[in-house]
Amino acid sequence: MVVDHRQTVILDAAARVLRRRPDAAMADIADEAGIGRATLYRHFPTREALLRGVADTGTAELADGIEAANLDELPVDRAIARLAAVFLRTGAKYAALISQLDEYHDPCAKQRVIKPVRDVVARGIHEGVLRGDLPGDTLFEMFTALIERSLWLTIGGAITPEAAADAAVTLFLDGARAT
Amino acid sequence: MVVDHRQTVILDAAARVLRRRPDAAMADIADEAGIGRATLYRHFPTREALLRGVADTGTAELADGIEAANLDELPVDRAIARLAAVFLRTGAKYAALISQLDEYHDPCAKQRVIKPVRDVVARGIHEGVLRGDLPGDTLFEMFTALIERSLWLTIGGAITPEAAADAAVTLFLDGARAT
Amino acid sequence: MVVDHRQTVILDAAARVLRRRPDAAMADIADEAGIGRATLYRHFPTREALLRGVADTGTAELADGIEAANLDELPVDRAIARLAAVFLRTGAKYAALISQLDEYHDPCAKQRVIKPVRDVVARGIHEGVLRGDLPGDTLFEMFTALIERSLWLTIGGAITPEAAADAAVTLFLDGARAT
Amino acid sequence: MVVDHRQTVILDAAARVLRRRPDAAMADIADEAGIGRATLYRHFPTREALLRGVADTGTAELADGIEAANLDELPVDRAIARLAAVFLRTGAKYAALISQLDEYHDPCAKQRVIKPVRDVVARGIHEGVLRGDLPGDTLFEMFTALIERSLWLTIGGAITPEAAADAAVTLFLDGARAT
DNA sequence: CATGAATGAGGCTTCATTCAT
DNA sequence: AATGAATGAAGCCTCATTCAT
Repeated sequence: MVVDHRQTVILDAAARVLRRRPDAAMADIADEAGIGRATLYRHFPTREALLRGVADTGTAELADGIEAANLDELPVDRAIARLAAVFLRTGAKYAALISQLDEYHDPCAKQRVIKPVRDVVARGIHEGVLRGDLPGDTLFEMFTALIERSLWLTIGGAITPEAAADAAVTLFLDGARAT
Repeated sequence: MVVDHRQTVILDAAARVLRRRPDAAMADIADEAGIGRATLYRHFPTREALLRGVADTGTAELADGIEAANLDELPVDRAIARLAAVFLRTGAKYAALISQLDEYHDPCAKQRVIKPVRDVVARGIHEGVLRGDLPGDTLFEMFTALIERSLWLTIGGAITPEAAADAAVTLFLDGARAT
Repeated sequence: MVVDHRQTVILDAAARVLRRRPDAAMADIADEAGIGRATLYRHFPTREALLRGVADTGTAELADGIEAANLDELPVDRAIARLAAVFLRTGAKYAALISQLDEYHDPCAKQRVIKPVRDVVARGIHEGVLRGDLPGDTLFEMFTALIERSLWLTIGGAITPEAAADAAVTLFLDGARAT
Repeated sequence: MVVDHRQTVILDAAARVLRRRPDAAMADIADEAGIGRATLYRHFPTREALLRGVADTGTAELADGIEAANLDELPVDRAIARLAAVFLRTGAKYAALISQLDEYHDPCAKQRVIKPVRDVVARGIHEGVLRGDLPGDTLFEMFTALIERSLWLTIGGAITPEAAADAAVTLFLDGARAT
């Protein structure tokens, strides 16, 4: 997907507005972007196209961050911590879309985010670092659930991104039981 | 809140429809309940009233289930397992509302659900069963995040409620790291 | 039109409510009468029937008052004063209907009110007591306009019924110019 | 209040429709204006806004007409005749609103219409031209009652505007009694 | 290319009226 | 006869989308 500068402004505005009100109207987004509704439609001919644009941008940023993390070269536990950091750093901007992931994301782009995570989990199980008595899919889901909640806590101001990432990783790896 | 049989039918229908499409129209809910739109409005004079009704019913069912679990008389780890079971058994019906908890739930009724969970977590920390190096609030959030995700996995048919509850509890207590 | 006691209660309630809000709903009228909506419909099968009932009752009361006034036996100016008094005494209860006179009044019953007034005006012109350079119809309209406004001033509490009647009669007969 | 041409068209259509049926629906007004309902809402975001628009326009036209009449430079009786002429010439268009004056008129704009009339009446009493034995307020009410009725007679086609104005003024100043 | 204006579809709600008990 | 429940028609309003300039 190719985006010029105008589109970037629009997508930023959309992400900002949608984070506050996930059902915001096109007019609100146009206003936030400082343009007219019709102009918005020139760039994104449909509400769905716009949402997909936001989602794809967010996904791409995430994927870039993940790729830059070189997960394969890290031990599993550190890879997981790195993932949490990337999500919390990049994700806030596109938090609105997390709950609508399946509706708007380009499946292909989405894989660029999901696959590395799944791979780390699978590697962890394979190497015996992560427990093998729960399906890899389930571990994946639990990990993302913790990350997503951490994201919202961060956005809500309840906690710093660092503390949130730490909590998610600690809990995911070692659980809440005192040792 | 007093509900007669008709209202129960409506609330069930609403919960069913809203679980599929959280922004379903009043007409859809009326159709699902097998009544006319106007009749729906006889029982719930406002969309908000209906949503509150669904939320309150769900919250009340959850709270009843939690109270019946006698958490205080159980060791912390078994109390947590019991909580997960209650949530997964009762929660599916009202899953739609989880993401809108703060908007429609009666704050008082909500406390009947939240407080016991917080109490168990606090007791766990106090007794040294749960780790003390993460704030109780954060542990609470992580636990509910795991439960909520388990709920959705169950609803989506990816996994049985029992497996989902087990995964959430196992992960919450002991984490994903192989021992 | 035959009305039993129940209907009288309803009609009174309707007149009371409609005076405050001319577009009141059937439900409001039923509430004011202390009965259910369905019962209201048993007595007056249609909103229009009810309004006609109120109108006819008011018209009949007015007509009775006018007939009791024996206008024919009075000189024209005193007959006019008498008319004003009757209108202001009886009219307040049904003020709501004045503006909808033509829509709901039984034409026949209405004549029982209108004709005596027209007759007095006509007699006044014929006897040379009222000016003959304005059409009788117009004089009639101007008189009723003054009476109606007096009625509203009375209802609004701006002025006593006696003062209002006096003003209308004085103005109608002698005008506002100082002599 | 600034109105462009489109809005003028809408306001005219609204005044036309409302004169016939004061409770006309927005759809009727939109149809009369030759536009869609949604377009109507573009210009007047609310029914109340539209009604206020009509009321304000009518009030402003009336006020302009009254100001152009230079009432202060005329003797009281001629000022009154001038007022009647202005009302009957301008008022027909906005007759629908007279009965809803208090609900929708901008109080300030309304004063531009009411005050000059009150002033003429007060001046008349002060100069000894109008009778002093009735309160100025009451004289004002009676005058406007006559004018309003004349307006409706005109609209109904019962009488020409000139005859109606003449009747109202004659009756107001000199009354109906033959001299 | 950008924009203000226009619009049809659809949502929420009310109300006069009917039905079953 | 009386009533609570049910309903269809209609009203107000919003919004994604299109059109003309």
